[in-house]
Amino acid sequence: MTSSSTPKTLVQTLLKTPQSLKTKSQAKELHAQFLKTQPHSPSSTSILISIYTNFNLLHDSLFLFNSLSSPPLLAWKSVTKCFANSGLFLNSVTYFVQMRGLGIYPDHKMLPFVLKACAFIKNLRLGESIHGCIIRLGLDFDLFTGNALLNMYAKFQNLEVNGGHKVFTFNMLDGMPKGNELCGRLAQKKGKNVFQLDSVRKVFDMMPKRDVVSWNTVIAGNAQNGMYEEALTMVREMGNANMKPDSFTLSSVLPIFAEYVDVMKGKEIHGYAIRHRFDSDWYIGSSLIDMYANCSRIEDSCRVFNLLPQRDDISWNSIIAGCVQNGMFDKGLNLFHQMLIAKVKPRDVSFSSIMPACAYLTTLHLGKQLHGYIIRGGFDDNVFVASSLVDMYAKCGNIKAARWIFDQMEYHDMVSWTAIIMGHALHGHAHDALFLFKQMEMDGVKPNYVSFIAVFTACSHAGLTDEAWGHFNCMTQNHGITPGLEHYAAMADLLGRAGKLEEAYEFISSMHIAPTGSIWSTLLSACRVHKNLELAEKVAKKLFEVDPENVGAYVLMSNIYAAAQRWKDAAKMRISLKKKGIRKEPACTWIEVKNRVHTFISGDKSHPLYERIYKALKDLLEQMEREGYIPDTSEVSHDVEEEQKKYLLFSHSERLALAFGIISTPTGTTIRITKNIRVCVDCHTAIKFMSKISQREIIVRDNSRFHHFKDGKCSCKDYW
DNA sequence: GTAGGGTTAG
Repeated sequence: MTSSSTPKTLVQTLLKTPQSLKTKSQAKELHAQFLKTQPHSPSSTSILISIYTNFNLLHDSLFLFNSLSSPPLLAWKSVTKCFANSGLFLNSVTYFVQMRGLGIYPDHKMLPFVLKACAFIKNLRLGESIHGCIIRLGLDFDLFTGNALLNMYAKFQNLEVNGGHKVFTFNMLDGMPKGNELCGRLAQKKGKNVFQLDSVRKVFDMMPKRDVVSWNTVIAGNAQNGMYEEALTMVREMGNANMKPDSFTLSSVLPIFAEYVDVMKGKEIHGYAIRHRFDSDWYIGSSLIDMYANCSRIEDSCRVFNLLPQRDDISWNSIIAGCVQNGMFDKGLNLFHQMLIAKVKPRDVSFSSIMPACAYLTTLHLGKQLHGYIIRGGFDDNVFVASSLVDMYAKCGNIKAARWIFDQMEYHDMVSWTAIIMGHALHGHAHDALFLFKQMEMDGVKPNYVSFIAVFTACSHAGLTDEAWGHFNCMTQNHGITPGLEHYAAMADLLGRAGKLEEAYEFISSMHIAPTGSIWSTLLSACRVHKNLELAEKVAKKLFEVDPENVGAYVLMSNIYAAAQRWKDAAKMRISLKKKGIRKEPACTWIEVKNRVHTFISGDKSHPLYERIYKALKDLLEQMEREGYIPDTSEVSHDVEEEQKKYLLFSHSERLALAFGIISTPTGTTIRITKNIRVCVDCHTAIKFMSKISQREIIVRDNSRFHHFKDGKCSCKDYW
């Protein structure tokens, strides 16, 4: 304020042109001068309030507001807006309701943010009564107010459809709200979403003028509600109305093609975005990454990510989630690390996206590190994060930690229930799993497709065929879930393990969808365990019909023939495998020691400590034999001398990993190892002996479950 | 006044 005029006239000038104030300190200086020079009229005080609220200075504006005995509209409008801009939506609508209670009418500039606040606090009834007020005041023809109404009804529509019971009501006619009443009772009318949809449409149709925001709002509302065709139709109509899709439109459309897994259409949108220079837009960038990732085109996601001129936390999270969902766990972890280096702070979403990588790779040390981060950041009460932690601990062999986290959770959704049920199932705790399933139903949480896979897995590892049938029928009849491949596979596995091979064969043959190679191979491996060569040949025939390239099947058949001493047939299988030029992924086992992963394959001599490992194994073998261990060479699929067979067993990858674990960790430490295929019968016996001799708890994760070995016994009770 | 990413299985 360096003008030559007197402070008093200067203050008066500034109050008339508040937009000339550029900084917060200028606003405060004006306030100081005002106090010295002006009489405190409500209208000039209101102007000062509005100046403060333009800078979002909530406390200063409230201080002035409270000094007024009967604040005029401008004062109400300013603080209401300031509350909304500060995210305090409940305060915002409370002030609005108070103002209305005093008989003061809002203007067209006030209504949009009150409606927005109303959408945020999910108060449908209040929104409707404000709509009534808008109509009475004749403000429904205002473009901005109309757009805000569209947005509000679209948001309510989402709530009704997705949650079913999340919309809060408050009836203004009931009088003034007390305390939290504005966010109070639940509306549970069925079919309300249709009504909301009508409301969006009605407002839209009634609008005398619509701009691109109006179109985008309705399109986004439809898209977020799963009404994809309606959204796409509106995009076309928008063109007919001479309205050009902008970056907002595209970011509603891209997730639709991601959901449809329609990469061609997605690419068309990408092209449009490039031509209109939207491709460097952050929102479009992450939608594109997500779309390509959903269409299994993760390389294209990476390309988009790399070309982004700038990246925000969401672009990082999108690419990380994309990698993890496409099985690129190392790349996902690497990107997570790069994100930290780029000083982008991870958020709840970052953790729930990256955690499955730790779960899959069994990297408990990483999972624990992330868990520490989660606790320090206060993300542990997020249901997504907590569920991913439950899953990670269970998959890394620590079911106790998984259960502890689950029990600590304030509320459980279907996914968290399913994660803990699956956790117990994989650890062979069938009864815990089934009990939890019952509890989940009693809690009123409806099981979905995946929950039933978890239930069948639980039954499978405990041989509970009757329970499984019960749940299978309940799933189809009471829950209306059509059995999918995973359910059939789990049931076939269950029947096969239980030795009900013929029943399994009938079951697979009567499936209402065509059985895949992997379902037949489930039964084939059961035939191997139960040594049923005749059925195995029948199953193999079916299998090769649908999946002639199935590597596992050739190996399985070869092993089945070998076990029956039919070496020629076994060799034939190996030869066909070679002819086809397909190679089986080698069996391997890995173990984490001192935050490093060590991988072993059968007969592996590449480890720097291999001499000590072999010596330890030899010592162990001697003690095992003294305790009564007899090697079971019946499953060695090579036609070699008995001594050679014993050596092959002796150097199986899980034993090497185990011996390495024993020599490189302190006495008494629990050893956790992970195997990419099922642990063999002889190794299972051997590990039981090893757990007793070394006095260690040994937890083995193979490709289908966990085995907890302790004192010479295994948690699977030899049923797996 | 309009917009984006996540957890269970495979």
